[in-house]
Amino acid sequence: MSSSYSPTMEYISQNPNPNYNSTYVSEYIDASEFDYVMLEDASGEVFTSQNMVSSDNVFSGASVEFADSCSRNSNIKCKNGLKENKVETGFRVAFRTKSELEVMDDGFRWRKYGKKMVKNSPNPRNYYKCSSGGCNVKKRIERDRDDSSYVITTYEGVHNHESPSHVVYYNQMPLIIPHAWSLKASSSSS
DNA sequence: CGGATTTGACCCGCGC
DNA sequence: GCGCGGGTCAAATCCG
Repeated sequence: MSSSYSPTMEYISQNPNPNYNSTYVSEYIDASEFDYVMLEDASGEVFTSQNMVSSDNVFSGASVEFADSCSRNSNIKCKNGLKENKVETGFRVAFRTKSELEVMDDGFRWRKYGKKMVKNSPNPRNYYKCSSGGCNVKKRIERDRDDSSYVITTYEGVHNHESPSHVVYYNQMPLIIPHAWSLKASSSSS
């Protein structure tokens, strides 16, 4: 037992947007702000920030095979892991994808509960909560302030249930979503 | 009619 | 203490 997390990240959900193109991370995303930043390349290569140290603000873009990295890297550093009471809800993941649609079906049902204009961006930021009762996972969606053709999605929290539609299928462009938090929730009894 | 969305108000932390 | 920026609430509204 190396750490409190033993995530296996395997979740592929459909992306309904035909214009979807995965991309690389932009420098302005401070990856140290997140517990996990993961992007998928157009070639299918996945870039993660899991082997970053907290002092490293620049995303180094470790190109590792996705499944491989998940199986062998069982200790994901959690920024909020310092506070025990925030461990389960503080897990954050950020994506940046090129998409015209902001709503990407990741298999979960989300209820929008807020919209805010952010200062340095002409685009609003939308706040979503998982619709499932008792599940307080949140996600935040906003457009890249530099290139509004990119959408930044930030997941925060740990699902305490399975995906309502346990779909694991993909069209042409699969979107990879970490599903680790459900594992964490099921084994939280320390 | 019930659940999701909208949207301004409210709240809270932080820097001055 | 106050203002600002960001996050959330909740009442009204919309929509299936």
